Amino acid sequence: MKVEEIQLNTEDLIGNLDPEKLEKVAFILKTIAHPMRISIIGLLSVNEKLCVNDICEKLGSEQSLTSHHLANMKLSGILGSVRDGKNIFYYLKLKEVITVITCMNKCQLI
Amino acid sequence: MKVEEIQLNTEDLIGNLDPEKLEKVAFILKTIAHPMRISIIGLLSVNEKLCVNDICEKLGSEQSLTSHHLANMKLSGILGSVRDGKNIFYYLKLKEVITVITCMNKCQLI
DNA sequence: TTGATATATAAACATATGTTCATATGTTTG
DNA sequence: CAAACATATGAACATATGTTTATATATCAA
Repeated sequence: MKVEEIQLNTEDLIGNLDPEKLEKVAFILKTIAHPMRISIIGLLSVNEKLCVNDICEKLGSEQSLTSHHLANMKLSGILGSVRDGKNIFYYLKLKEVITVITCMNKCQLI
Repeated sequence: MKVEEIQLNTEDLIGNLDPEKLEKVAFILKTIAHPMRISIIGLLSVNEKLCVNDICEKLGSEQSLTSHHLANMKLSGILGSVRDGKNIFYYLKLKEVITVITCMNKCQLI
C-alpha cells in the first residue's frame, strides 16, 4: 500500500503556465479524459504491465478499440510498451496521471 | 502563499471507479482539457472572482468565445457565477481542478 | 426612455474524436 | 512453411468540439 505525498503550492505553480506548457497540459488532460482510458490507467496503476488481451478481458472491451486507445496514449507519452513474444505489454510511463485521476476521484463531482 | 497537502493512496482510490463515476471524472477532465479554460482556471485560482471583461483583457481573448467557455465550465459545475450590476463575476466552484492542473504542471510532460 | 456597456446566445461551420469493420503485420508452434 | 494467435493499422463514418459572426438580452446612467 503505497502512499504518495504531494506538496502543492497553488499560487505560483498555476500562474506560470506559458503558452507552450499550457498546450501540453491541455493535451495530456485531453488524452486522459475518456472513461476507457481512465480504466486502462486504473489497471496499470495496480498492475505493473499488462498485455492488450489482458486489458480487453478485464475491461470487456474489443481488441481494435482497445488497441487504438493504447496507441493514442502511447503517442501522448502516457504509456510505454514492450514486446514479449506474441504479446505486447503496456505500462504507465507518466505516472503522475494516477495522481490526477485519484484527485478527481476524491472530490464530489458536480 | 497557501500550501495544500494531499495524501494519495493510489491503490484503492483509482480501482474503485464505478462506471458512473468514471463518466463523471472523464467529463470533468474533458472540460478542463483546453488551453484557454486552463488559463481561466489559473486566473480564478489567484483572483477570487473575475468578470468576463477582466478575463478577456487578461487573456487577450474575444468576448463571445470567452463567454462560451465560461458557460461550458459553469454547466459542468467547475465555475459558478454571480451578477453584480452590469457585470457577471465568475468564480471557481470545483477547486480541486487547481490541484489537477498544478500536478500536471509539475511533471515534465513527454 | 435612449444610449452605452456587459454579457449571453444561436447559427453555421471546420475540425477533431471515438468507434467499427476489415485487413495487415508480426510471432510462435507444429 | 502453414496455421494459429496477438496486436496494429487504415478507411469510413457518426458525433462532438471549438470558433466565428451576428444578434439578443440585461443593466445602468443621463
